Amino acid sequence: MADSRTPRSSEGLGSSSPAPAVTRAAAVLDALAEAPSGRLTLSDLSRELGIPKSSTSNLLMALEEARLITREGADFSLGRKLVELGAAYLSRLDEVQEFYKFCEQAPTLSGETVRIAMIDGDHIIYLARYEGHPAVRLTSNIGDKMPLSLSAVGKVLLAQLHDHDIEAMFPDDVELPVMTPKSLRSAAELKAQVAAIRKQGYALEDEESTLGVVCLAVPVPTHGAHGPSLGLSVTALKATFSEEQAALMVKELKELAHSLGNPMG
Amino acid sequence: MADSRTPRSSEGLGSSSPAPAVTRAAAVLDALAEAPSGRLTLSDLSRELGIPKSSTSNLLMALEEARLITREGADFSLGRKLVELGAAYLSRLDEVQEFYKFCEQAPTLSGETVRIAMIDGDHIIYLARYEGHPAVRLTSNIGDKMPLSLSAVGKVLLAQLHDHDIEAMFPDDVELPVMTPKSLRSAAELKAQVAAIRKQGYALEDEESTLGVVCLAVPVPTHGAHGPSLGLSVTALKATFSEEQAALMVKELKELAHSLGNPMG
DNA sequence: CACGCTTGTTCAATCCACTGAACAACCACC
DNA sequence: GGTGGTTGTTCAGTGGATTGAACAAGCGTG
Repeated sequence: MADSRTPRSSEGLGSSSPAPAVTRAAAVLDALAEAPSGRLTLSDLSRELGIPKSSTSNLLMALEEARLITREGADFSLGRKLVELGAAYLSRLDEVQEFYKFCEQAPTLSGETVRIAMIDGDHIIYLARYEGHPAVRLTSNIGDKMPLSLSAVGKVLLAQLHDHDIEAMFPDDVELPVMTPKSLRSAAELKAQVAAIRKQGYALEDEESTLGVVCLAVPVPTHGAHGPSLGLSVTALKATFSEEQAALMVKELKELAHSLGNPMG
Repeated sequence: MADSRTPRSSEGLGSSSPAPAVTRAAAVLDALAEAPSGRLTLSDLSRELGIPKSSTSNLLMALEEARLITREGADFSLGRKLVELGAAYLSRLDEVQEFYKFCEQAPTLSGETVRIAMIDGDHIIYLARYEGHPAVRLTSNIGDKMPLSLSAVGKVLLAQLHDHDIEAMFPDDVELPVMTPKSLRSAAELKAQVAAIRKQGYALEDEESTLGVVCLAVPVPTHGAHGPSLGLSVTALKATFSEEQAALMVKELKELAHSLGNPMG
């Protein structure tokens, strides 16, 4: 590691936050979350974020006192309080509770792997997972992120946005992340799919993120302000995937989406 | 609640953090997490935390920019990034991954509801849940907290601590939280149980948090520094709970605990 | 409608958190 | 042991974040 890791900031004062210490503290949390090992030393952080060591030390002490991070010898890592806070966020989403109930009772979905996700910047983030099918256990977990272009939920949520927003996120010469030979390569492909999704009302992901696995997704209608867009998806093995089954799943997903979108039931 | 909510701080400079803005930002997150509705306005926060409105405004703007909180009109609530960060924390715990694998293959446990928890101040916090028994779905979720004295895991983790630490947390005249008629009432009762747990190597919670539900728990041996103590528990309905079954469960829990405590396998 | 009481945002003066350099402790290598 | 590179901590000066008061906008109530 001669030239070490890429310092991400170096713009530093570009934003000029009204409370720089907080912004930097958040950057520390991000850095720890993205670090492969999950552990960084004071110097690592200072270097990577371009913050003087002395200031970094102060930040870390404050973060540790708040239990947002943990110190173990010279290494810092994320703290348990983050799990609490994340859980507090999720527990407030009534949609998640109803999601579980619905899945258990749905004729087809109750035997499948169903997930609910939310758009989060240029990614989606999984909020909950129902597993009626213990045979197929997903590697993805609650809180995991996926690029929009690589998941059925991502595409279906993208299709909900206005065209100019999509254009801003995916200019024609953008390079899309690729995970399998079937992953979408160009913005044009993506936009064509978006158009199709808008017509048919659901999205299909056909081995674009994992070979052998297909995914169907529908959007949850956002009745007014409330919050950011939610999406639902079913995951299945391509081998055991039929047209009729897909139709059933989409039908039930849409029912669930409708009941999530109209809270009274 | 005529006199409204209790302003929690008012000690203010007691701690004198090296980065007050960060400490206060953390307090904001805590307040939002504990607020019953999950939403507070700028003035609410300013009042409750004893921070001037103008400063609170700055904090909130910085927190919002970091997506640690979300603004909806005048209301602020926790942000999605917290789910990411919490998930990042959990994904680093190898124990959680192994926990799932083990549960699936264990003869008895694979059909039960098993959880792994961690001590967190004067509470426990649930890190993961395996549900082999869809009939009995727990209301508790990942990230939820429970008082030490009210859960089997809590008691078993308490038993791992030194006596003087226990004494500090539970002086003789302490008032324990009560959730059912069978909840422990006095520190003396709790300490008697701790002694018993140390002898037998596992803890039993007999309808102390929920009527009709029993819980068994064992500690995960912490091989040296690593991290805070972990505990495992099985939850069952009292109605369908037998001595022989309990013995089997404790045996498998101990196997799991052992394999978690000795990472190589 | 005017009133009282909220709310959140603006702005200049002050104070304190941030910084940089100097420090001590450590490790690896020769 | 000496030496060059680390590491994290300490501390006094200073520049910018914090703040209080003043502002504007909203909302019930009589």
